Amino acid sequence: MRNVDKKDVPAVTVPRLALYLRKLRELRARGVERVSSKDLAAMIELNAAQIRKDFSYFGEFGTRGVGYGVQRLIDEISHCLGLDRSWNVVIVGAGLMGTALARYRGFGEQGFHLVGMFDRSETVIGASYGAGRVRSVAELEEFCRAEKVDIAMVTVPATEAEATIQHLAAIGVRAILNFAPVKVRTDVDVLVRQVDLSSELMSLSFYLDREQG
Amino acid sequence: MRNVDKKDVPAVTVPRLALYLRKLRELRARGVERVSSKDLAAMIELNAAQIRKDFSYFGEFGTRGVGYGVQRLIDEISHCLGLDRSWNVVIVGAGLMGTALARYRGFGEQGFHLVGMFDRSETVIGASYGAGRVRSVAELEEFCRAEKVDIAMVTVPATEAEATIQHLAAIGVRAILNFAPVKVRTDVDVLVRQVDLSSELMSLSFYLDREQG
DNA sequence: GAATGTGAATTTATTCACAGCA
DNA sequence: TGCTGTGAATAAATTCACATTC
Repeated sequence: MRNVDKKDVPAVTVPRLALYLRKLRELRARGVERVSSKDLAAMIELNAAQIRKDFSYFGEFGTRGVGYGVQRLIDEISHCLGLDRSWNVVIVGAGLMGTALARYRGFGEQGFHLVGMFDRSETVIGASYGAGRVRSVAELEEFCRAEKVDIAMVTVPATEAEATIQHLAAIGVRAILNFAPVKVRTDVDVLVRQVDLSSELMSLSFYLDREQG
Repeated sequence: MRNVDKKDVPAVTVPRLALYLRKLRELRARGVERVSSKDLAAMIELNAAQIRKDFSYFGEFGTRGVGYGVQRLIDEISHCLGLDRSWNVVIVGAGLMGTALARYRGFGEQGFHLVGMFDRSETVIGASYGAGRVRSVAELEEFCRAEKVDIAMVTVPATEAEATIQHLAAIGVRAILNFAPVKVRTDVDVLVRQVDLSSELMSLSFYLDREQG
């Protein structure tokens, strides 16, 4: 193990780890106990050396001549991704997208716990979203400190996204998943990842247009 | 203009074009008529040469010593992305995510027209989603041919995603935006882009974990 | 003088190919 | 023998730096 600190892990490796993890869990569910980089590579249409190299940034997880233990690999990758703890998540913006996310069960299973939901509008504050009630954004600061919120999913309208993210950053929320189609600059150091559906559609449009001439 | 056919445009350039387009529309809305690659680069925190090189795969859109006309650039990039036409889109899966997407106005403005929405479940078929009614997936094939559907957004449960995407591909839908957390292999040649929220959260987790040690 | 467009240089990512070990 | 782990080779993407044009 040379590279145990994550300093020089290529940016492209990180989302791939999530991909490997998903496929490995699928294999485990099917009762598979052992897998080679070659097999895994075939399943997700990738180069086998790529997979081995990605692992090599973190340690040696396999056995030469044999392959990888599925459960072992799941544990190792989970650890690499910081998933052997749970993270507290809030949703800011209780519109359609926000409530859709709130009701999705999948995140909790991965260790992302939805602890609160916030909105600016009086008409939705107090409404139930399954396991809780929508709170006023005025309560955000106190709530985030008290509940040790790690991640915010921002599903407010585009016009409010910048101010919302600045606010969250100032409050001390260190990571944001932003669904508004705006790239936000922040003075404070905060991780922002963008979920940009228009941009995805445009990429499809580009390749469709190329195909059709 | 050397590279008018899109054959050798780097994959990473395409989503950046969408990003430029958004910022340029924002500038236009503010009444800005001219912009330099340096200014644009500062706004989106990118290298200016990167922007110029991205454009250079398609042609020469600027004026030396002067810069770029905002409207001209919007038109050129729209053309590059295949956005000077409209695309017909369906949503398959009328759950929370599907209906949230259906009600979002933003796509229509970009030339992506929602023409239909489908589900397997009898309990939601016939329900209204704003501009139409949910149809049975049994009608998919006929509908897609009649309405010349270009793109499907797939928001069915993970367990049904693979079969749904195979079906859409067989029917002749050439591009899919998949919200289910499964990477799908298809025999037929179809463009699939993945919107993977768990994976995004895991990436945030990775970097958060690194910060906190 | 100012900013584009682009070869060349650099950096980053992927793939090859093989030594090392079960 | 079979598959990992990894330096070396290759490919891709980014950035530099400057000739070119307004």
